[in-house]
Order: sequence, then structure tokens, then C-alpha cells
Amino acid sequence: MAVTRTPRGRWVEEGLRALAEGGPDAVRIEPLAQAMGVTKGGFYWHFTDRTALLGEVLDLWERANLEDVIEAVERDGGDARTRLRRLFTMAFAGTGALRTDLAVREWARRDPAVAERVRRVDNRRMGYLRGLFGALGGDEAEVEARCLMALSLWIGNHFIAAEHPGGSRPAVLERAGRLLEGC
Amino acid sequence: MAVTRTPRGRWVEEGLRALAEGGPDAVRIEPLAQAMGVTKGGFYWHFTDRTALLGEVLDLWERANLEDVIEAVERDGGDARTRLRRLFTMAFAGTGALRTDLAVREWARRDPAVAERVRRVDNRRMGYLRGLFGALGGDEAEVEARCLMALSLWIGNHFIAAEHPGGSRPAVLERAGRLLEGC
DNA sequence: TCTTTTCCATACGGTTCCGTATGGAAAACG
DNA sequence: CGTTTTCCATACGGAACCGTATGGAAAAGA
Repeated sequence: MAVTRTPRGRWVEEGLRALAEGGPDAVRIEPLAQAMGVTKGGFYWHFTDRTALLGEVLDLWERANLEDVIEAVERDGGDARTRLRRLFTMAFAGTGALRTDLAVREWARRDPAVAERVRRVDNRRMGYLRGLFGALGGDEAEVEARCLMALSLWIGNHFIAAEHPGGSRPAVLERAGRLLEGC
Repeated sequence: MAVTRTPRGRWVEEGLRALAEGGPDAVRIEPLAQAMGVTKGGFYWHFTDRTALLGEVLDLWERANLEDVIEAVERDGGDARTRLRRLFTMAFAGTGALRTDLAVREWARRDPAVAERVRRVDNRRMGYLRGLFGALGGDEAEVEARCLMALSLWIGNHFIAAEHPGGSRPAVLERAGRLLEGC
């Protein structure tokens, strides 16, 4: 049953791609359909309206971001410092997922329902970071400060366009990571 | 000469406000006119088209952000640590200017011309931070890493929605500021 | 006061997108 | 092979907004 030539999931995936590229305002039904080589005829069979699609796009983002990275880091084990460095490497390597992340965050600033989802994802990430930084020592407040700085660095890295006279951005990030661990 | 009942500058200011609230896609002529109690009739006397307005909105943002904060920090003097703390206090106090800043940054991700402006502003800010952190000691790479973390913290703070079990966000920011100075 | 400049209202055509309606093609099923 | 379900094309009405044209009001200057 159900061959779904252009299945429900395709619309959601394409919506996520459009969101990453141009923000929520760029998630429009007719351009999406054109990009997939169909018309919007089938869209309104799968979804009630545009809002429903945006909701499912956010569902997809939230599910992908709640567990994926954490699972990948935990898979290979090691002590806290090892896992922290692995997390840093992974976080500053890929650029694809982050584009979506930033678009969602900007969206969250003007939509409370989206903000709530971002809050859930951030709390999950902060909780994980707390465990790693907590194992490195320091009092509770210091651990919390390091977690916030780590998460900020991840986000800020892709929002900040400055150049670095002494070295490359990856080198600066590497050094920043060491500072977050060490001091 | 020129009474300008709804002067050119009014349109730019209102455009900046709309940009801060809803991003570049929210800067539309007709809604802007309605918000000011006029029609779009006068707009096309001042500007050639919507793009021209967006350009001037960015000019206003860039001019305001290149010098304003730095001047305010420098005005009262003090050593590097004093000025750094003053900068932190000011940066994490006001929320108005930042909303615009974030909207512009998100915009920059999909418009090279906007990205170029953000790069200029970021380089100016990083340069100023470099001077302050450089006076606190540490080798060049470490100073650069601290500057990037400081700027990231400023941006990340308003993009991150997580809660902090141990204390309030301002308390965590305060601690993070100390960590950036100290270690 | 008369003219010029400055600004605005109104009306218009064009574009893009939304959501609905309807018929038909294409696969799945019996 | 016929029926049912699933998916899509097309056409339509409506809304929002762009940019243009044009006439007029209101202030400035002479």
C-alpha cells in the first residue's frame, strides 16, 4: 500500500533544505513543488496547509538534533576529556546541520512555539556538556559558565565573519577548545 | 528648505525596526507606510525601490555599530581590565541593538553584500577586543581565542534558550566573563 | 500672493503565493 | 481486469505587495 511517488517525507526534507537556505519565509509551497518537479496539487493531499509543513519540518530538526551528535560522541567511549575533544572536532567540522540550526534560532526569536523547541534542544545539549565539563573539575558555577561558552562558541563561530591575523579560524577554535578544558 | 513631513530618515528608522523584529523579509514598503500613518506614495519619491531602502538600513546599522559601543567604553578610561568589565556590563545589558544585530547576521548568511558589512563590523570589534585582552597577557594565539570566545558569548547569549539549574543567566555570564579574563 | 518645491493619496497593472475544487492518471488490490 | 486508493495537474479566486503614473495639497521661497 502506498507508493507515494512524492511522499510526505519528501516535502518535509525539501522544506528543511529551504529553511536552511533562506529561513522560514523561504519555505513556500509552490517553489518547493517546482524544485521537486511537481505541482502543489499533491501537497494539499498530504498536509492541511503551510503551517502543518513548517511544524513537521521543526519536528524533523528537533528529533535529529536531540540525539544524533550525542550518540555519535558516546559511541566510541573514552574519558570525559577524550569525548569532549571528539565533540569539538565533530561540531566544528560539518557545516550542513548548522545552517538549519541558525535559521531555526533566528526563527525562534519571533515565534514562541519555535522558541520552546529550541529551549528543549539547548537544555539537552547543555545537560550533556555539563556531564563532560563536570568531570574535568571546578565548582558548579564554573562548569555552567564553560558549558555556555562552549555552546556559544559553536554558534558564534558561524555568525562571526572576522579574520584572524595570527592564524586560521580552525587554529583559533582549537586554542579556544583547550582554554575551555584547561583553565 | 525641506520640511519633510515624513523624511527619508523616518523610512530608514522604521525599516531598521522592522528588520529587527522580523528579518529582512519583514521590511516591506506598504506595511511600513501603514505603520507610519501614510501611504507608500511618498516612499518612491525618496527611494528608487525597496533594495535602496534595505541598503540604507544597513548603512545605519553599520555606522551605529562601528563606533558607538567602543566610544562609550573608552570615554571613562581605566585600565584594560576595567574597560573590559565595563564592556561586558554594557554588552549584556541592552537587548534592543542586539535584535537588529542578529537579524543582520542571519541575513548575511544568504547575501554576500551583507556578509561583507558584517565582516567589517566584526573585524572592528575583534580589533578592539584584541587590544583589551592583549593587555591582560598571554601569547597572541591565546588572546585571539579569548576574543573569539567573548564575541561568541555575546551572540550566543541571545540565541541560546537553555536554563541554568545552579543560577541565573546573568550570574553565569558574570562567571564566564571572569573566566575569559583570568585563565 | 504667486510660484516652486516637496511630499502624499489614489488608482492601476503585474507578480507571487495561498488554499480550494475537480478530474484524471497510476499504482495496489481483489 | 475491474475497483479502490493514492497522488498529481490544472484552473480558479483571493490576498499581499511591488513599482508606476498622476493629480493635488502643503510648505518654502520670492
